[in-house]
Amino acid sequence: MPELPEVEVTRLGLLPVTGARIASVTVRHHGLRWPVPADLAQHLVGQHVLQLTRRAKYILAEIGDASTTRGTLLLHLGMSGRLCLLERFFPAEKHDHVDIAFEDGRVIRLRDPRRFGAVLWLSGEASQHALLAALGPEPLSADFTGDYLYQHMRTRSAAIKTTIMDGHLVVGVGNIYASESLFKTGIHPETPAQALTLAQCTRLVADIKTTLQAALAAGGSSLRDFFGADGNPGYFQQTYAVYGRTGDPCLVCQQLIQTIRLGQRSTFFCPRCQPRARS
DNA sequence: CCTTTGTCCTGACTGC
DNA sequence: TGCAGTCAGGACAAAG
Repeated sequence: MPELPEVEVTRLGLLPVTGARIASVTVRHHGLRWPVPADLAQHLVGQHVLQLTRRAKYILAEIGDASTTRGTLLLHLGMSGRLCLLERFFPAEKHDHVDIAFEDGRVIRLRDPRRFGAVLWLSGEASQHALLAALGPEPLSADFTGDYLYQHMRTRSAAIKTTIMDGHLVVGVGNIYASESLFKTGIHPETPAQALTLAQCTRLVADIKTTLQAALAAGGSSLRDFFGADGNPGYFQQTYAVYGRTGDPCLVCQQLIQTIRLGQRSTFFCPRCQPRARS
């Protein structure tokens, strides 16, 4: 389940292909979240990877030659996707849907059993594409502040947990880190967003940043393990304070962790550390 | 049958 | 009244 830190570490793992020239593209299964463009190879073959960036959970590869940008390859891992950087070609296995092979023999391979990932070609300015244009600020950027969150919470009656997962407000806070951040701040996940004080918003923003940054640091430091010798990324060996710990004692107060469903998503919290706001 | 993921879409509702 | 913002729920795909 790649969240923002895993996506960013995946991007770091792919960075060595920057500048490399694409020799061939193989699409074994076009049926991802959206159809993989039939003419993908025409756009990519013979071109270079100019730059690898990330916006929200999208990995963006700027494609072109020395003088011109031709467009952007957009990659999303969905819920089960992995991008491997193989040093040489290996036979594809069951859920290996897309290969991008380079002239030096390396291969970027997308494996995605549940096929909810995406491979798209964006011509023109990538940031103007419909998928990217309406996104909120990056959670780790200076634009994401307590003031910003507070201002946008004032009109919202929905639960704070579903609200901070809204990509139009702030990107990259998925189900796991939403629960983890709210635990850290000590806010009950069902608290109406508009009930948060400025002080609470300021602390929540700080806790979202430190939670994501800690995961990023853990993943970055284990990049070699995350991207194994075969170029195969594993999952972070992350331990969470509340996520997935239903019925286990809270690490702070020993109270048993509870689960509720919020917006059709499992939500974990400590009833003592995250008391329901009294009205 | 249940669950899991992030994102989009629809239709209904709210408040300025 | 009109409209943008908001919200709840469903859809998607596949597998354990």
